[in-house]
Amino acid sequence: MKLSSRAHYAIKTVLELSTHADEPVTLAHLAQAQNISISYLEQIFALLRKCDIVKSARGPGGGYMLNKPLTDISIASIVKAVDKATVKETSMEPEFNKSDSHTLWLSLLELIGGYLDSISLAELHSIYKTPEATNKD
Amino acid sequence: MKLSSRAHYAIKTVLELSTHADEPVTLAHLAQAQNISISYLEQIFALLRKCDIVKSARGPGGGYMLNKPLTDISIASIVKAVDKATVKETSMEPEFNKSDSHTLWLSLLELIGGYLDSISLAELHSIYKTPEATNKD
DNA sequence: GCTATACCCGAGTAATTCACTTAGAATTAA
DNA sequence: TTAATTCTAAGTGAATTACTCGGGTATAGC
Repeated sequence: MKLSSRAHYAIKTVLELSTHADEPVTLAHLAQAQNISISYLEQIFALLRKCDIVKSARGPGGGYMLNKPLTDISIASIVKAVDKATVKETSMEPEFNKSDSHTLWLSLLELIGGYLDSISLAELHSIYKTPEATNKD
Repeated sequence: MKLSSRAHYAIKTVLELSTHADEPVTLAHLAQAQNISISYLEQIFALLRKCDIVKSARGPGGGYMLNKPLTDISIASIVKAVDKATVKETSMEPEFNKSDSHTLWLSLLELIGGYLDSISLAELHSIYKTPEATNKD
């Protein structure tokens, strides 16, 4: 129950993209900002593009842009996009012979997935901008 | 963003324990019910015991029992208990020096962790018993 | 006390996943 | 054509996962 490094960078770079309106931002720029390699970011953005979260423009002057408003991008969609890379859809449920345990598992995953789906990046962004509001209760 | 096999078995066996009132249930019994090895379950229960989720009785006639009512056991507490085994507390945030990204991450983890903390096993159990109620929206 | 029944514990291992890197091909503005 | 950029596939070392193995320790009943 933890978030991958890929998901981390994905969320942060998409957030960064959102501050650049409609002009393409290069991977070189994003990579420098996050202090990671371009090649690694390339992998991540390939996945984000496949899921229509970002769009790209090739050649000089090109780069990446958001493909939809921040409010339409859920955390779940980003996490799923980048996790899809290595994890199979059905996860690795260990020898499940069905019925009740299957139902149990679906319920739990739906609860969590549904919750993450309800948080848009825009919301996360606002929380992140006002850390005072970050208390529980 | 996925649940480990350990967490899976932990949740299922604790749920099973709850159906046995206050009499100790042996690992042999639980292992057979879940169709996994005793040794593996031993590992899991050692962790659950450390976190006071279950308690044990040694010797013949012994076994494991819940250490508190189901309603007092959150999903998060179980997942944390068994994940603690290999994962460090602070996770593996990759070279984080900035203040803002740290805040961002804390916010997100608190959101998710807080949500999981709010779901008790008893609730999960009832959902699992009535799959009709398991729709989103 | 012996013995069987249970929990307890630490080490080991094969397979998988993670976090990256390397190498190069395809596209396009100038 | 050249340089800037996205794209793609494959490789790698370290860590993690999902287990097993081989013992030890407490305790009930004889």
